[in-house]
Parts: sequence; structure tokens; C-alpha cells
Amino acid sequence: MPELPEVETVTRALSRIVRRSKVKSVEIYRTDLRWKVPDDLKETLENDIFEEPFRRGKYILIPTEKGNILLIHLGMSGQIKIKDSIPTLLKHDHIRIIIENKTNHIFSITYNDPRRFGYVDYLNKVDIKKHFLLKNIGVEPFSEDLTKNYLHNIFKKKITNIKNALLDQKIIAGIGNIYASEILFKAKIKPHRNVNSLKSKDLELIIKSTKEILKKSIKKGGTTIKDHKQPDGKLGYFKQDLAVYGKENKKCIGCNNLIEVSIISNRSTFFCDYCQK
DNA sequence: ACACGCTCCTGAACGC
DNA sequence: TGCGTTCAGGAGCGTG
Repeated sequence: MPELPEVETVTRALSRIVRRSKVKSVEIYRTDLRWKVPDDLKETLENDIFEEPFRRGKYILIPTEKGNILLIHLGMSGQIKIKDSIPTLLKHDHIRIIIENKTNHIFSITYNDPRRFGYVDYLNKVDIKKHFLLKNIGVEPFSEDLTKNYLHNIFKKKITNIKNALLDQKIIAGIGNIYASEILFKAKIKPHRNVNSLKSKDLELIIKSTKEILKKSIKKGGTTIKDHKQPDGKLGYFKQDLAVYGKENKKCIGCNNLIEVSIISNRSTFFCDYCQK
């Protein structure tokens, strides 16, 4: 599923229930995710108390009172399910955390991931800049650090196209294959353009489009193509707002020409050859 | 140091 | 209906 808006949606849903809740039990059914889930995850988290969850790139981070942070990555097919009960386990439910909130209500948080490209880990709060998955992550799209100057300094040293650059988590955190196409359509820039051909005005449009597209998608609960569900089971409704992703041979909303698809670094990339320059 | 394929895995959709 | 093939929203790793 998940790019920034989907991960943000899940993080917000978690925020509503985990804050100041006590971890009653951690049930681990599979440890062979993208990397091996640490053996001491269970004993580390149990009896600790969750604080306010937050997101970094496509990672969900939940700090605890004892000074740790639970890290969840959803990979391609991961889902978080929140229930006010402890339901029967379903296929691909790999990890389940039972919590109790301040008013003694029990909730279950279940990590389900058919393809197991995702990951669950914990780290110490002081190591947040050192963890191997977090240390090289670039700026947050909504941060003030995402500026023309920032992009210009990176792009002048690069030989790649803007589509690949948007997918590169070391530059901007959180953009994936769907939103890369959508952002470039909105910015009217062809995905194949080399980054060092981009002018100041182009960078400005890319930054503006990035913020707008991601913000709007979060508002709609993300995009459900296949897997993504919000933790309460609801779908994400940004799909109906997609302008180019998955629209091959459909009319462009800007000019009525047909949307094209080309494979860039093995990923489908959708664009309008007329609107995007 | 960088850019680019390859790869991990399951399931759904498609073609014959 | 059944079977084989292709494709999927991520991203680290090995290679050149």
C-alpha cells in the first residue's frame, strides 16, 4: 500500500487510541519479515506505556515512557487493524499488541502483511538518528527544509530523472510510485526530465505540488488501489482524485489527449505528453 | 561514490 | 474451472 498519506492516516488512527495506553501483551507469530523481528521485542514493550505516535517518511514511530520507540513499516502490503476486542487471528496476522487505556478499555493492534516486505522493530529514543532505516532519510515534504535551494544543491550533483529523484527517500521522505506521477502531472513536468535540467520555477512547482497532493490525499484517508485500508477497515478515497496514475489511454483532464505510461526504473509511470514539459 | 537492476513474498488479475 | 504468467503502492543490496 503505503506512501506518506496512507502511513499518515494509519499513524493518526493509532494516535487516537494508543496514547497513554499500557501494553498488556505483545504476540509475535512470525519474525521473518523484511528483516528478522528482534527476539526481545515482546519483553521490551510489555508493561510499558505508549506516548504520542508520529511518522517519519513511510515509518510509523510510537515512543514509550521507558524511552523506546516502536517502529512499524508497512512495506507494500502491510496493514494495521485496530479493534476494541481481541478477534480470531487471520491469515498473515504476524504481530498483535494488546493495550489497555486509562479508562480500562482493551484494544488490539494487529500488523498484517501478506508479502512480508514490511518490518517491525524497536529502538532507543536516543538512537532515532542512528537507526539503519532512519539515518539516511531526507526532508519531510511538509517541513520548511524542503526548499528550492535544498533540491537545487542535490540535483546539481545528480544524473537521474525527476521521477526517480522523487522516489528517492534520501532526498524527500514519503513519496512513492503513485504520488510521484501525480505530483509531476500537477507540476506539468515530464517524469523523464533530467533533474539538472530543471529551472528554479520547476523546483518551485514540484515543491508546491508535492505539498498539495499529499495534503489532499491525507484528507481523504489515502489511496486504496488494492491493499490499503485505514485501521478501522475503511478505504482511502483519494483514488477518485487521481489524475494520471492507472489512467493509461484515458483522456487527460487537462487537454483531452490520452494519458501515457512508460516504465522508468521498472516502475509504471503515468503522464500526459502534452501537458507535461 | 553513484546509478541501476535485482530481489524478497503473496495474491489478484489476466490470457489461453 | 484450471493453470501459467504478469504485475503490484517499497527499498536495501550487489554490481558495474
